Amino acid sequence: MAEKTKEITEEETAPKSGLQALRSERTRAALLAAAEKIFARDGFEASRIEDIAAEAGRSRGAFYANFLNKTDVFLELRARAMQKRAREIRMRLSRASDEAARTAAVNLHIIEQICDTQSLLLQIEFKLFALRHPEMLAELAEKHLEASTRVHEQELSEYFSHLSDVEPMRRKTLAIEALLEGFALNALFSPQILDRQYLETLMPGLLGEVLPTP
Amino acid sequence: MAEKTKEITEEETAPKSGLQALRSERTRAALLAAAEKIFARDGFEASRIEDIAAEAGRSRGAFYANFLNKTDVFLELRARAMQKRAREIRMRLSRASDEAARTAAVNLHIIEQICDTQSLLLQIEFKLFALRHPEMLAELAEKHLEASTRVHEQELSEYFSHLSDVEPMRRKTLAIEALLEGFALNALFSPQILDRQYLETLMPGLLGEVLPTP
Amino acid sequence: MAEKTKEITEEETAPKSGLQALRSERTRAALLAAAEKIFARDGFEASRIEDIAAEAGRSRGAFYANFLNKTDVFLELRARAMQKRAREIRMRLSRASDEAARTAAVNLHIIEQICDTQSLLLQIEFKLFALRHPEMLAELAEKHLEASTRVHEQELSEYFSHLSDVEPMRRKTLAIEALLEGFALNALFSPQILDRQYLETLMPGLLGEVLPTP
Amino acid sequence: MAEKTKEITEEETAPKSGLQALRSERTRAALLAAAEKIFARDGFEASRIEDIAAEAGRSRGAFYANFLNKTDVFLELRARAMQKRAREIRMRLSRASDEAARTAAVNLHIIEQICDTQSLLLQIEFKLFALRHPEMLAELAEKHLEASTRVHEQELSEYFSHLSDVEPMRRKTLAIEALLEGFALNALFSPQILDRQYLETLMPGLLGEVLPTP
DNA sequence: TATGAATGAGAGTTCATTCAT
DNA sequence: AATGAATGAACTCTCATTCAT
Repeated sequence: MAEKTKEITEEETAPKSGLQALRSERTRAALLAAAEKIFARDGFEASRIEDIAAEAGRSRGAFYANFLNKTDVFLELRARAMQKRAREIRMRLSRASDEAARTAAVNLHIIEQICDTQSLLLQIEFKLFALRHPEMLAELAEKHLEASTRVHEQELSEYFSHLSDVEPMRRKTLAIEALLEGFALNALFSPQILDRQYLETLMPGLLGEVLPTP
Repeated sequence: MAEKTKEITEEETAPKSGLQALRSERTRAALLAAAEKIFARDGFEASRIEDIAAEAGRSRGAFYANFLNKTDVFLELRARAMQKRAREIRMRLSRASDEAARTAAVNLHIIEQICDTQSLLLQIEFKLFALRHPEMLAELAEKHLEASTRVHEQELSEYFSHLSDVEPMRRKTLAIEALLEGFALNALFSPQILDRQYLETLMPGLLGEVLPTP
Repeated sequence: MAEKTKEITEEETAPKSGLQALRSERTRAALLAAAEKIFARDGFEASRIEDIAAEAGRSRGAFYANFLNKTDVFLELRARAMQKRAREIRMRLSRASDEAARTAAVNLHIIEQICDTQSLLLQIEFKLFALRHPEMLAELAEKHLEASTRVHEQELSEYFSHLSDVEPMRRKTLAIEALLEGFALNALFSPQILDRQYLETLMPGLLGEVLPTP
Repeated sequence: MAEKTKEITEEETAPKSGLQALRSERTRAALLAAAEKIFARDGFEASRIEDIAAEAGRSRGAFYANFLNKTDVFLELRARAMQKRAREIRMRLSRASDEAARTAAVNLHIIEQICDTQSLLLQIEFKLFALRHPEMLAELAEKHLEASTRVHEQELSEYFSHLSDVEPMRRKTLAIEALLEGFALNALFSPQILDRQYLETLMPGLLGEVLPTP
């Protein structure tokens, strides 16, 4: 999927004004933003291409000029969400001066994620989608994990001497995702019971069980 | 969906021949079993009434004679699953002689749940469904929690002296569901990474964080 | 295609009233008749399922309950047309007493075909369709020829002693189809030029070139 | 389709740089060649403007700058094919010294046509198209016949003394087209049955029935 | 109660055509 | 003249649900 990326405008053809490319980029961005909104509101399955296009102020045709299908945008959005997450933690770690600051940065990163419930909900739907499409499962899981742990593998390890192996890293990452997803889902499902305060009380201990505290 | 509440025409119930009632009950049971199987295989959204009816060896008409719609069976199945769970733990507790045995029973109960990934997946879908239907959310959440904690409220408290309040009980129940759902989803998503052994290592500590260990 | 034929109502199930089966048969017949009309009017490619359904006074859903897709009805109609043709010639031959009468019957058969221009037009479209779908071509051609020559192979040969081999028979059949199709197309294309009278003058000689005149 | 007649803006033709005109002409030629190829491969209906443009190495826009629509190119291509055919036979006749040579030239001309099955297929599609657009039928038929017989009318008659009237000429032309189209279609449909050898055996006699053999 | 034919809204998708550049 | 992004109508097909039996 998503092989149909914009062909980079070769210089040997007409000047092409650059304005078209801009217009194109805007449309794509508008569609992605709209898709994110609609997916968050209606869920992946129930979302309609028409609604996404309308939300972006474009036509269904514009959608299909930019994406292969609903799955394609969904996966692209997921990938972008992961990239954004990676960028954030990377920036935070680079600003932290000592190991204590770095640990705090990681904790903050996790805490903030649990607040972004919409995104976690979509992540749950993404994983359900993968489970319901066994032929894609392995590839999607690998891509997801790769994106999800890249930051850890490449950068965490240089900050935290006791975090070195990749496999344990992936395990920890997935375990934390499990925690975040499970609590996000249930916090939305029953906000009065699983309230913010209780979560704040509970999470540190749970995270401590997963993350090594040297 | 399913805004119409089931209007059970009670006055017509009396004169039925007993044999008809049996036949009817069998159809209903067959459809429920079939629905459970199809839901587990395809997920709620992707499941087709036709497939459920066929799996039960009945027709679409039989389905609609017994249920209001797809949502209706789904919710009924969820309710039954909860009842079954309650029955199990109740039986186990009644057999346990001392507090240690009872604690062991509870732990076993939780452990067995995490193995029933299909059911947990459906529980996730159920909660997502509730979130996507805000007008039903409160009612569904209340029903679910009520069913989920009934056993705890009514019975656990008489076995475990330190478990008394209802609110904390509901919190703990939901927190454990969050753990189970999160790990079930991710264990299915990436079985090589989140393998059984790692789960077995991790879960006791996580559960310990949620459950009070007096 | 067309594997989805009506399942024969088994006796072990409910009485099923026979009325449903009748209704079903009527719908199917209505759709076939409608399809024939629409195909003749608009051509295969330009025909819309919706128009066929509307012409039959049914819904699109009814169409898809009875046929796999547009191609499916088209091929079924072609097959029926061939069967009808076979029935006609068979009846005529059985009524003819001597070889002269039989030859006259065959000639009449051919002459009448050229008048059924709508059917010949559809036959042209059918062959174009086959040519544009190479993966089906061999099968479609074989089926068509088989149907087209069955009558000849099985029955003509017993009436006409000099018509014996199958291969020459198929050749003659196709050659006559070529003549009929070519002239039907052009007679419709330019009726003033290729008028009925000219055709009647020309055809006997052309047919004589193809058919052996012992 | 194509109801709008091409409004060739003649007043703008003057000042163009000559180089532009050449470039323009090249584009048009490239598009025509591409269209011919794509039409032959996919058929008129199934051919996509995008494929034609891509085959020509141009854009959809270039296509619409040069042609009104798909029908427009199709008709233009047909017209060109007819012109080419006329040119060929004209040249051949001019080279033939006596009536025998001329007859041979005509026969060769016909024989060569039957080999150009792709072109004949398109001619069939053209005629079907005309039949499906009754409002254009008369005009298209007249144009086609005019082009198809021009050579005959204007030139054959001066070579063959016994060919004089126009009406019979048009009849013969159409009759031969009927033969060629019918056999081309069926030879492609079932090449094993209607093989080259059989055609070569059959055609002379058939042509003899249509053409006067003085 | 149960059947299954029929409905019909609506999904995803394609593509001839338009239009700002 | 040429580009190609965008339009939007039209298509095929699916499926939850209804309804005559």
